[in-house]
Amino acid sequence: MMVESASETIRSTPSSQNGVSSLANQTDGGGGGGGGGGREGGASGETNGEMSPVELLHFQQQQALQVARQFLLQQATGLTSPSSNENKQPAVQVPVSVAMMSPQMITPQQMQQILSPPQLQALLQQQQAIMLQQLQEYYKKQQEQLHLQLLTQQQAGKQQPKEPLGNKQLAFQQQLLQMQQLQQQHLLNLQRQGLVGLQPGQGTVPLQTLPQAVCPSDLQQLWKEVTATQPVEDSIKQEGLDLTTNTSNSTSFSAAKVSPPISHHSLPNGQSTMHTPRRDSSSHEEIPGSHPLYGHGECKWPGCETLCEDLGQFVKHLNTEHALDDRSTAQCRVQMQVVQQLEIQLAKESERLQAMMAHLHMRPSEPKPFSQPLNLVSSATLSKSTSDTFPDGLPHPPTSATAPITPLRQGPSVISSSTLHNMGPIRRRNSEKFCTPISSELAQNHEFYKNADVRPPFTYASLIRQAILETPDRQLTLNEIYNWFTRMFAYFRRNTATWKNAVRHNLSLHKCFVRVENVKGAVWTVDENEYQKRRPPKMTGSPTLVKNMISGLGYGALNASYQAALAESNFPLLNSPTMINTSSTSGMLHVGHDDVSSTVEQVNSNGSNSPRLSPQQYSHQVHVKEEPAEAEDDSRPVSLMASTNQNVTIPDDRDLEEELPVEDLS
DNA sequence: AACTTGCTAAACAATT
DNA sequence: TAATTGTTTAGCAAGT
Repeated sequence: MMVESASETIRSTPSSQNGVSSLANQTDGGGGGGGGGGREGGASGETNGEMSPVELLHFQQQQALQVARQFLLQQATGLTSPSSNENKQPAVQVPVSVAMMSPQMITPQQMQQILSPPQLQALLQQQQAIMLQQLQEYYKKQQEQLHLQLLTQQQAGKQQPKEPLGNKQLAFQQQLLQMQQLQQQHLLNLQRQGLVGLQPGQGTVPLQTLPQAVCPSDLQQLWKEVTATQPVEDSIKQEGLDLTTNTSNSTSFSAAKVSPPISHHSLPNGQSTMHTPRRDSSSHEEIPGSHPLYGHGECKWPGCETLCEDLGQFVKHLNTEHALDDRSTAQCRVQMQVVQQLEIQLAKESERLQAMMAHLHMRPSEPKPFSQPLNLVSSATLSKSTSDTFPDGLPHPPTSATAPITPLRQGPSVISSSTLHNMGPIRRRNSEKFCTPISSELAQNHEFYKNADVRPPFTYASLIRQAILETPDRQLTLNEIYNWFTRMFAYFRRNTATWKNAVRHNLSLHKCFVRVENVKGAVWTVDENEYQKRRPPKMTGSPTLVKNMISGLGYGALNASYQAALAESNFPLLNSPTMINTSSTSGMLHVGHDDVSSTVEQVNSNGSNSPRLSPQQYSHQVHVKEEPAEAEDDSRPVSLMASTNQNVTIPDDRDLEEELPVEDLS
């Protein structure tokens, strides 16, 4: 100890650099390496959307015609049109004779003569709404079909070798994705045309009046046409890849429309480009000299980070490197998924929050339809399941200064609890402390961590353990652990030297990781006892503990009995395997009973039936290093969690009940 | 203030 | 020989 030579402080060596490349080799496999530039088809992509002015005109005429037909039909059937809410002029009394004519007989010219431009306009909108509705239905059906197919494939393929099945699934999923994209694109287009406010259900025209059967090819055509009607500059500028921003409008999360702007712009690298909440419906290029994918002098395309001196250079870069090709499209899809995931997550969490608050008779600070990151919870003590998954939580980079998206005027500054785990060396202990079952957290946010460059709020030790426990035989080689990290977390696809070192360090350092010589080298296993042992550092009386926990979670305002009630009320939930997402609460519980070390044995005895999340205990891996296996007889009763892991088992609430001052509730 | 925990960096040995 | 794997020491930050 105290070796002076070591006093030489750490300087940030560029060591991390070399690691990156090596990792890239491992993960990327090099398969896609060369393919990227293949067709470099920026131009070809645009030709798709191109439409000569003549065609455009023609299309518009057709549309107007259709609309007018519709209108006539309505007139004939006595329906009123809501969208043209004020037909001051009794809306051109259409001669009944005309109305009765078979619509097909009316030429566009006639139609234009019959109807005034405003009427045409209104009708057009109405018609579009109808189209939208139909399209949605069609898409929905298609999606269902695909899902069905996928499902049957999965079922059928259960016994089959993985490969072919995987391919098929992939194909289906691709199909599905394409479908979704198409849908989103279309929705967006319609919205751009001023239909934003028009909800599908609003079309008054009975569907029956429209040709019911819309075949896919028609749709394709329709879609093309509709696309063509949008401002040309728009369609070109967007390079047909505007998927990222409209994800929020996707039907899979239709509720998102209600939600406050989540501002997806900053998603890619998290460099917080979110200045102020902005509207998605408007075009990106609000600021002439900026681009949502460009900031801080670098390209914000996911995984790119290419430095560009100015916007011009960036645009050039964008057009060359991120043109419309397979790769970009794939990345886009990934990004879409990230966004979707986040939105879904947000919705879930918000809902849960509301329910919780309702249950606790706490009034939400504001009756907001969708919460912003709730601020009940001071960022410091927040158990991450709420904080982390509350993305504002988009990978916010260190620049914590950038305000969280929402102004949120009341309450403690949210100051982006999310930024917490995002910044450099964060102390993740908080989250660790609450022992969020990492497995549940991961299960919940798997996609998120996988795609978003966010540092996972877990310690290396817990991650390593998770990696090991996830495998069937509960053992991994070092390299496999590496691979797990990179596979599961986008964050660990960078700075490999650093975190790999940390992984090795942790493996060596913690007694809970046991190295076992195997036929094909050494593998690492987890000694669950040891792992659990190291957790409860020195907790004191449980009641106070729980109290602290609760207050730490931001419920400090609650009085003791309330707290007890809260704690208790969690148990039933926790026992339900479906409550995966109660990470924070279960965390509380876990710690709570961690310190109740007296009743351990019971837990031990039946701990084997831990819920799905908890890989069973591994007592048999007891090839302890050279460590004297004193663990057993240690005065400390092998920590309650001994055999299960943190996931709750019935005895727990018994324990807690004993310890908690639960007197006055009920 | 002392202690603990976790992260990062780094040196070094052993193994592949 | 180089790369990987494993061990150890050290300093720092944050939490207890």
